[in-house]
This record gives sequence, structure tokens and C-alpha cells, in this order.
Amino acid sequence: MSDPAFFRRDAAVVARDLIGARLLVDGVGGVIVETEAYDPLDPASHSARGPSPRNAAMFGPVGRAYVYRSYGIHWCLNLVCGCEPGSAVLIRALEPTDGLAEMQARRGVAVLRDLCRGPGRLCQALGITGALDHHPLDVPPFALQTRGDAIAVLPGPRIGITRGVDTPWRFVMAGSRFVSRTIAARQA
DNA sequence: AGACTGATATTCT
DNA sequence: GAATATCAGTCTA
Repeated sequence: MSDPAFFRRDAAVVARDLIGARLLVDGVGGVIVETEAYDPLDPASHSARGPSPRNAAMFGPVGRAYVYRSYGIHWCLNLVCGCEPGSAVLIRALEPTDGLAEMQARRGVAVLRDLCRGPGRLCQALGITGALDHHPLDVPPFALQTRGDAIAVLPGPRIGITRGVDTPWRFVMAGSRFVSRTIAARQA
């Protein structure tokens, strides 16, 4: 459920609370195990320099998707949140649980661990494209179930950015084998 | 396991 | 023209 109260909080808080939530697109997806927070005061954020055609969703209502093209090739999914406009949480990795065969077909890969590990791979596995930019998270094809109970979450620095590298706004599920490769290496 | 490369949309200089 | 919230392939070890 995308209760506005859940998303109308600081991005770092929402990013931590999203770990363990179940995210499905047309019934295909899994449990969120890795996220990153971005807000308009953050030099690494797309919203740092104000609205543009690409990042418009970040300045719209909370509880919606912000989908953008990364390096001209991949799609990346964010969930718009925050008390003020311009915040979002990047979904970096899922533990696949639903629609495994469909994800394997879309990715052309059989190994579960490689289906949704990384923002670009995740979007390919769930069939997420720019068509879902601005789409409300409580309206099909999206389905989002957040957890009520507490869960062990580890914070750390974000990945693949050159600015704001010291802000510990990446969150991973403790002990999960389905997080990004670079993280798994650093954890070990 | 690590280093390098190519693909290439959007934004910034 | 250069950089980027990336990934898959290939080469070196």
C-alpha cells in the first residue's frame, strides 16, 4: 500500500523502512533488499538543480514512481517521497519471489541471484520502463506491501556516484545474498 | 577478481 | 564535448 503518510517522510527514513517490503509489477517481483535515498539538498541527486523534463516526477506527489534512463540504456526505478518536493528512493535490488519464470525469460538468465541485483537488472526483470514514470504505486500494475515489524538493516555509502559519496544513504537487508556485487564484497 | 570497453539518453559545461 | 544513481562482454592473472 502506498499510504501517503509512509512516503511523506525524509528519504533516508523511507529508504530504510522499504527494506523488507514486497514490490510487484503485474504480479512479478520480490522483497526489497537494497535502497538508496536522494533529496534536493544532495549534490548526487537528480533533483539538486531543480526540475527538468526527466526528473519531473520527483517534484510531483509522493507515492509515485520516478523512472529514468541510466547511461542511455537501462531503466531505474525510484519511489517518490519526502516532506518537501524533490526526494526519492532508488530501488537497487530485490530478492526474487514471484514470477520467477517470467523474470528469467526477460533477463535471459536463470540464476536467481542475478535476476534483480542492480537497478537496471531489476527494471528489466519486472518489465519496468519509462511508461511507468509518474505512475501511482497503489495502482496496478504496481503492488507494494510494506512490513509492520522491525527488521535488521545495515546503512552504508552509496554506489556509482561521484558526489555526496560520504552520505551513508544506502540501506541493505542484513545478511541478504541478493544485494549488489560491490556491497557483498565490502560486507565480507 | 579486477580492469577495460561499448552502448547511448539526458543533462551540464 | 563530457559526465552520468549501469550492465555485459572480454581480456589479463
